[in-house]
Amino acid sequence: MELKDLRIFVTLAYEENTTKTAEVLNYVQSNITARIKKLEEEFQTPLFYRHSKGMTLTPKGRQLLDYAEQIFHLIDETRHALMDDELPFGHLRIGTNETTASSKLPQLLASYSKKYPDVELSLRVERTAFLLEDLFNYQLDGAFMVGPIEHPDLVSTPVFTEKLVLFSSEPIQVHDVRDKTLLTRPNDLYRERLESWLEDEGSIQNELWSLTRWNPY
Amino acid sequence: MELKDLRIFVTLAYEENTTKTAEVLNYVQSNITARIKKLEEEFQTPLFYRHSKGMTLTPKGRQLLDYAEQIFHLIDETRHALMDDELPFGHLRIGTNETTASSKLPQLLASYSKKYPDVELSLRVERTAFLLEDLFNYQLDGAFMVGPIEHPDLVSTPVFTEKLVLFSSEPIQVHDVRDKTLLTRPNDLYRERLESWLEDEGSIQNELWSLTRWNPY
DNA sequence: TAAAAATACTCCATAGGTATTTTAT
DNA sequence: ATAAAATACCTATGGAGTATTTTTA
Repeated sequence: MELKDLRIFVTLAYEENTTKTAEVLNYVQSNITARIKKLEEEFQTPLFYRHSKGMTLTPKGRQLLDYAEQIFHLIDETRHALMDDELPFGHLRIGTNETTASSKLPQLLASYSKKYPDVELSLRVERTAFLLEDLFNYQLDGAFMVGPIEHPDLVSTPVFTEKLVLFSSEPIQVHDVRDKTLLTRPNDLYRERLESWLEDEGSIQNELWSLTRWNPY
Repeated sequence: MELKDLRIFVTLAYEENTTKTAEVLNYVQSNITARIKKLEEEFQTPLFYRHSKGMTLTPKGRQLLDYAEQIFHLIDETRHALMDDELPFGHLRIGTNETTASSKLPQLLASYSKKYPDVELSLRVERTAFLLEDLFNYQLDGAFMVGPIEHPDLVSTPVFTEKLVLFSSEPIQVHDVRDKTLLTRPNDLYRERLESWLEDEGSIQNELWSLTRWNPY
């Protein structure tokens, strides 16, 4: 069964006349007969009564019509969903660092959800390296992470700017920090920031970027 | 969009690899590419990300997959409904005479409904001539009427046998009835019965028959 | 250099068309 | 005599195949 056949079936069900159906669908009468016969063969049941005035649905035909209408309704919905992109909907998979997740993100996601209620948001909280991996594996549609991150396959946009602050248990000078042992996770972005800060010997701004896969089309 | 294309789309969505998909569906790799490209053209949106390991759904592709699964589910249901005829279901349009409607039919329909709860019964109460007309016009699937009725397009089965009784306001003899004026509707079946009864000068049995359109397949 | 998709072609199955016959009113 | 469906046969579109190239890890 193909959709073309079903379309012919539905039209014939209403027209009850192969010649008229052929006209309506820009086919030729014999093709209508052939397509319907093929359907009847496939379902192994007559779908129409043949009489001198045309063709009328059998009970099985009425059942098929019922389903066919549902199928075409679904297909219309599909077309509509994919082509008329008004309000976004569906599943959006967002990633974020733990630090970001707990600060400004909740309000942002809440207002997004309110604006686009048909988007089902899912949030994955992970360290940056894993978020990037998921982006490249198409497991995430986008992520909030500490930037800037440059990559030809990713598009990034600044979202927040945060101030990084260094706390200490006792009064300390910048040049003292240089000699302390610093324990961080490997490739920790904040450590990098701290190190470049120490180099500059000044305060720097820590920007939060939003990364989303770059769509080549 | 044809169902064949959708089938290819769904398989590729899971396999994420055109070569594997071609194997699974007994196609050739280039055909998978071509069919997907045609779908993407039709929906005017990319459905897959192309990368060195294969192909992965875009967000739009995920939406389409969602709909496609629904569509195939409906189609499975359609096939099942039309081909595996276990319990009957759907709409059954029954006709009947007024006299029959009020007597034995209610119990019969009630027990039928109980046995086949998925059949939606509709009952049309009309005189025999109209019931026959509706049967011939495919407006009824069957009718209970006073028989026997012989017609090459109809199949009839005896269901009930009733006793016809003649009431009179005063004592009367059979041969007296012959001379009375008898008022009935035109072609009234009970009048015919009475007349043939008068001919036989005996009591006759009035049989109720069930007529249903004869299915030539 | 592998393993994938894309491209450029060729082929063929079958949807669709032409012409005619059959059927029932 | 008309109006419908069915049949036999033909045509051609586009789906599917073959062989090759391109791309990226």
